[in-house]
Amino acid sequence: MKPLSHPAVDDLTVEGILHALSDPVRAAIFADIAQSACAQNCSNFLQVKERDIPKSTLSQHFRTLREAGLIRGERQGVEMQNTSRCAEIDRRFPGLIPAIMKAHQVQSGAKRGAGGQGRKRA
Amino acid sequence: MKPLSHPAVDDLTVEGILHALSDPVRAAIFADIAQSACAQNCSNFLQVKERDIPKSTLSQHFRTLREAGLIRGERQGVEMQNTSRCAEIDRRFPGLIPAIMKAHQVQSGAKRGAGGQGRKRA
DNA sequence: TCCATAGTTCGGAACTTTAGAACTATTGAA
DNA sequence: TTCAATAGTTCTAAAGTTCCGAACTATGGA
Repeated sequence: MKPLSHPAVDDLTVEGILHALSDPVRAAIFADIAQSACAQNCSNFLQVKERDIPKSTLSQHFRTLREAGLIRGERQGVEMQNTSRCAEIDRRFPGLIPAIMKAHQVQSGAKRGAGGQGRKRA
Repeated sequence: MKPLSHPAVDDLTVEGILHALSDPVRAAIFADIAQSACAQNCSNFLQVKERDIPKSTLSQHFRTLREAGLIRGERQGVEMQNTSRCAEIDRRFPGLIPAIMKAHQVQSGAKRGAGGQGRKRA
């Protein structure tokens, strides 16, 4: 099989990272991978944020995240295990990923009203 | 004349901000506006980073930055004065803009050799 | 071997971006 | 007031990107 190339940390670009995280589906996927202790496979995300994402689209999103250097994907048997590259990125662009993740949290927190855990209404 | 609408700070989205800054031309324009004490007009950017940008394209880039809430544009006579909305944004998404600007500096600093001080000359 | 599962690639439709041409708004001079 | 110049916007078509169903590839198990 093809061994799934990942860019070196010195080749990462801010544009690539921002572009990858400027899509809400990718941002949600990345947040989930970054926050979970163990690796995540793609199929765990077929319903991201109450939407059904076709798997060809998901595959493209994972590719975008990989090519931006945000995640590392490794095949384990029939599935792909994805882990975040936060620590590496943070060495090159200190504080960038945490600031973006925190902003996404502020935004989703603000949307569902302080205190309550209401459903998002588009 | 049309008074050029700007989104309220509470309506800004992280996606919009990241998308706006994921284009190198817009990132350069925004960095220049954010770093300069006085307002900047569009024509100052007809050559951004050694490239000649057609003015219709520039106008679209300014519109994207305005609609993402990153800059405020106000007509002063025949030209448009642009100022950054960093302070406002920082109240809603603390640290986001500084982290992105710093990452852009790391990237351009790394590109031109470790000694430099990040800002492109010329 | 064949089948099921997980993910990728292909290709066309839908959407976005780019940039030249035409346009609008403002200023200043005649 | 009219004309010309300057600054920026809007129009529109071509180029580029993204989305998603269908077909495909890779792995593991019966």
